[in-house]
Amino acid sequence: MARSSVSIYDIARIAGVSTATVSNVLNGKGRFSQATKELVESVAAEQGYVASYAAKVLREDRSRTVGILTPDVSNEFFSAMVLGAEATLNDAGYSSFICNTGNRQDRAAASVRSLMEKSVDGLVFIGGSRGAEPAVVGDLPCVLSDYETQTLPARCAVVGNDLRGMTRSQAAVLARRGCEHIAYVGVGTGGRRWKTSPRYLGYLDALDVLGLEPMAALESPIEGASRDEAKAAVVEAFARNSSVDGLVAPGDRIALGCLDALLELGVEPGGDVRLIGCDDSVYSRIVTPAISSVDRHVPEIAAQCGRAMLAMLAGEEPVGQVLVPYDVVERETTLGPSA
Amino acid sequence: MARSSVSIYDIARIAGVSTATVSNVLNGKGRFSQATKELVESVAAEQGYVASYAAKVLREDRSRTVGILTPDVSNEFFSAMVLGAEATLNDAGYSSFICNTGNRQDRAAASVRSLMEKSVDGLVFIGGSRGAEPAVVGDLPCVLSDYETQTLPARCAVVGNDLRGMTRSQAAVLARRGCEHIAYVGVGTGGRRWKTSPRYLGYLDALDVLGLEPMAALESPIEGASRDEAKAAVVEAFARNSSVDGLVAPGDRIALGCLDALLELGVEPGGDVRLIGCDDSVYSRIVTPAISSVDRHVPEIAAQCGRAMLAMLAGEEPVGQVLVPYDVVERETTLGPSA
DNA sequence: TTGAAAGCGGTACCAT
DNA sequence: ATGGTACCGCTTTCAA
Repeated sequence: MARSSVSIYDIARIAGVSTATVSNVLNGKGRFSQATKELVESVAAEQGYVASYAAKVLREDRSRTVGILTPDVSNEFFSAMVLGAEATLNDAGYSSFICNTGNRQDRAAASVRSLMEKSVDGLVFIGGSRGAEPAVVGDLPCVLSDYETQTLPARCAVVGNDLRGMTRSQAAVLARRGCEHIAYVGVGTGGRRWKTSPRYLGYLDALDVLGLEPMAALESPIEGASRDEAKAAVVEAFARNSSVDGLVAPGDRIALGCLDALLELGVEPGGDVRLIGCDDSVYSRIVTPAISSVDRHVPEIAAQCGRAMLAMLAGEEPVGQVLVPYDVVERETTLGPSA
Repeated sequence: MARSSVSIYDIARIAGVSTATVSNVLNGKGRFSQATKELVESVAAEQGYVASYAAKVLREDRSRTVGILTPDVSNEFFSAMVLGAEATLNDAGYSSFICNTGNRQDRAAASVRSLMEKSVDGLVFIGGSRGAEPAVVGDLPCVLSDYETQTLPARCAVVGNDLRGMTRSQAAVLARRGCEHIAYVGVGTGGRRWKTSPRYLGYLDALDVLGLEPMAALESPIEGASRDEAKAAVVEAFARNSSVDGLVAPGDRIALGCLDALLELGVEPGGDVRLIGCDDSVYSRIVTPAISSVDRHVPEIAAQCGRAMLAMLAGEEPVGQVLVPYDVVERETTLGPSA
């Protein structure tokens, strides 16, 4: 069912040579005459021969395949990451298995197991869900990006932005534009632990430096549809305390929700209340008013993920940590509507 | 490197049973005592045993894996499709290999080949690129969605919307709102052949029924960044002929480009010129003015793709063609800014 | 330059 | 209930 039934034996038999020779010719290894080469190649083509990867993997104990785990490729940030990492890997002859974990530990664990069964040569973890992977991956090369863990896998590279620095920059921008009551919209970042997250700490850093008082951070316990949550959280927060004049959002979907809230509340984004998101997605550019954001250089992060993996795959030592620069992009929600 | 080195032989030896028994226990097949079961399971767990998929596939000649080919998962329409199809497949115990072809024939062909090497049990083609696959896939079950081909694979289901009907509906909506000079923005749909595409034909259908004259369709030879292309095409078209008062776009990115163009030209979207896109992506909802669009019921298409594949995988006859309904969603660009 | 054969890690048939 | 073993398709020594 799965595979056309013609095997290397068939080719060998029809061509009147041994399987060793067929293998050599088709892989360009070893020595063989030009005549043999042509013969074998023509027979193989004629028969529509497709080599069995399974047999190859079984024999070679390496699959030239890596697993990429991500919460959800329908999220534009993750899909761009996956696409970029995959491209880099592909160029080097590696395929990738993409797994959507839905940000759930059980699915992530199942995926890791399934990937290991498939003899993947490495694992790339992109985004969100943290779990007990290190225990199970053994010495499989791993790349982590935007991934929180307590214990790193044995052979592991970490690539991404300086998250703490990013929120620091976001808050700083708001302050520069005159905000004095800046809140962090801690929605959808993973529940209970977000108050110790690098991003939140960066926010605190900035306020500390600026001599401003941190606002009771806006927060919602639910993960998932972050846009609506964020909206609800902001609306509710303003009902409690309307002195807020700056919002730091850790992602553009959340920022979108903030914008929804501001519009609904009738306050002027970029005027009464300034707002800055993160990821610089298309969304932030096309809404009105356009949302200031942080360009994380996603293509570069993705490529670096791929490269870090390839380096380990080639037997090199893990590169350790790779920091990719980011840029603040100001638009109407910090510059004001006139911009 | 790839796999932890503990094999079924190790488990058998340590547990003091045969490999056959280990296999039976771990797969819940055959007969064995409770004691044996517990023994084997504990040894396996203890040793961190992970079965080799490669060996399994080689032996069973089926991989419980399907290949999903798509132009580009960073496109929100495709990523939603992929995600949905994958989910349905996953629930039934199938993994999927996702391949981004970049809409290029050579990459698609290479991907198909690579997938077949990997003994995938089926192939799902989502979107755009048409090629000579049917010749090479043999009797592998295939699902095609939004995929143009002349010749269908042997075992094949086609699932998606009635494309011709969709553009017909789009044009009809514009006409109902009073448009009399409706143009089809044929950008990025694949170059030379789009004038025979179902979508374009649907547009012609509608104009015919309505007794309107088809406009020289706007067109751009380049594929790719459809938004900017569309903008350029529309701007240029208006320079030539400013009587156009309705635009049918085959996708939201293109619609976005149309909107850009209208705004740049200083004509009022929804007033002077009405516009309707397709796919009902987030974009169409969050821009100002909001773009009317066609909700294609993507989650349902995706699920049907998965189900059609599963049915064939289970040995059933291909379901043939599955048509998924769609809805027109009117927003400001057809209803007018007051809406 | 070519070939014979072992072995990768499972599964399943056939004995016992 | 359990074990022995052939076999899946390929790569890779080692010999010829």
